[in-house]
Amino acid sequence: MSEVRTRFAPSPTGFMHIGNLRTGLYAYLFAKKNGGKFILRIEDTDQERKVEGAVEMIYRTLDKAGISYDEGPNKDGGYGPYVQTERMGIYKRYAEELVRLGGAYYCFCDKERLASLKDENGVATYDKHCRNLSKEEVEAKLKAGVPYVIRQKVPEGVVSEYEDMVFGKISVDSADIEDGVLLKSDGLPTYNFANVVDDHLMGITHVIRGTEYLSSTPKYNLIYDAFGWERPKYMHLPPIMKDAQRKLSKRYGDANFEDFLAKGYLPQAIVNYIALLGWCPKDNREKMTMREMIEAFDTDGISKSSSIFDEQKMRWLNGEYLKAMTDEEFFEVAKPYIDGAVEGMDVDEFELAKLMRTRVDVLGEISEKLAFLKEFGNFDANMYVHQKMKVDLDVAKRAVAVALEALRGLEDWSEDGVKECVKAAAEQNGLKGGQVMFSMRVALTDAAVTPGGAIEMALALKKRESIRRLEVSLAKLNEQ
RNA sequence: GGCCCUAUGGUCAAGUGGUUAAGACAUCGCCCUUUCACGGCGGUAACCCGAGUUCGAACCUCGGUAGGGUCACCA
Repeated sequence: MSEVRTRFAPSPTGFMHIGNLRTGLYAYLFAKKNGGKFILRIEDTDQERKVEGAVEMIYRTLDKAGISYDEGPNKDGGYGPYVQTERMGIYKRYAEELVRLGGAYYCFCDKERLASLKDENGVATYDKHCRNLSKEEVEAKLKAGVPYVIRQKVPEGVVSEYEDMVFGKISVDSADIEDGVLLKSDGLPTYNFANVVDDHLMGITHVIRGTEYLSSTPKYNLIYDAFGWERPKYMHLPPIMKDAQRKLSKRYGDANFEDFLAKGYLPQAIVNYIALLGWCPKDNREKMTMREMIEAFDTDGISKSSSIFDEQKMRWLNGEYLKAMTDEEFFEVAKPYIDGAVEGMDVDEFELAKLMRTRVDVLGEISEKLAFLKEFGNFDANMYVHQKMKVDLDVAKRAVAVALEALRGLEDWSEDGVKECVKAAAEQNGLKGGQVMFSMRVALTDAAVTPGGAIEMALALKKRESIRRLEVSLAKLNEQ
């Protein structure tokens, strides 16, 4: 058994949406699971659709996603070049070779003739007009410089079949397979021919790609056969959908990796989520590291039907990653977002990070969750009235006064320090701890809902600002 | 239209002839609690339809239906 070699062959025509990324991920997981090599090949033959910077984006995405390739454009493994435009010379040679082997033929039909072949559905099927041209006729036309293409000579009366690793047996009658163009009149290969040649030359053992190739694979297998090459194994992957009818689309920038990063998703959470879209490990685990995914990856856990991308579930998973972090780890990734939210304020950012960790699913939510910090000043007496907390205006006045009084002289502005201080003061004044805590929290923030309670708010705001706010709120309360 | 493929709750999914048809997200309720979250407990909710095979079918077969893919000198 030779070494497993898989490849990911994206074209640099825009964003990388998670469907593309997932295809690459599975090819990577499969290769690593089997101790093989994962190869990156850039398919940039479509110069028309080429997008500036897209190649760099592919490298960046793979890197952030934690998918590292063993061979690729800047990592030669002896099978290069790995950029298709740098391989242009070879395809014509192979096409001509295939003509010699009887698996292809020259075709001189012009566009007009081809267009006339359309049926009532507007679908044109080539009528094999040039398939049986004599050697002399071909020579003559070639010599006369008549433009030509090279077409695949699909054998007649056979059934081409193969065993797909996820879909099982796929078979197509050769009568349903057209003699497709392999080499265009400009001498360049069609995408699929280039693919076959490249995959063979690069020693790809397992071709992993989307289902759009499921039914045309028998046709390409016929090319391998005609060359006398060994056919690779195939793993076709069902599409990821935007909704029940539509696939995720690159053109509309759907669900693209970098957008999610910008929203504050962790790359490993995105990768983890997309691995689960269409694949389920034997033990049904959901949160997994790359290493665990490699370990658990197996072909029969891959589903045959398409799945709809659900950002809500990805958010949840991302939240799980966030919650699993230590406060220090979280602070590191959250810092930029917190900085933006508290600009110009003297607050304890680490304390705020601690509060945010269990309260956001994606980092981008931080600024809205922290917006209340700057909104102090919207005093509303109604916020102090809370039946369940047994707090009304009178209780609130006393509670805030008691808290303020006690906190003024407090040296130890720590969680324990503030807590003990407030609790003791409450007790001494015949108030329940909850009554003081609740009133104090509102007095500190002027907000009905805050991420965290009185103690957390006091720590985040630090002593000076806390005292100031309590004074302001108490004064307003006493005006009521 | 021809050919290929698919079909379990709203979503992701387990399930491979005998199950009270898992689990997760979402949703709803309760508990915990200094508001909010976190956490804990519980609820609602599914085998596309019709025939067959079988003692027995979500699972096997056939036929419908619905959806997707593909039929380019695009990639």
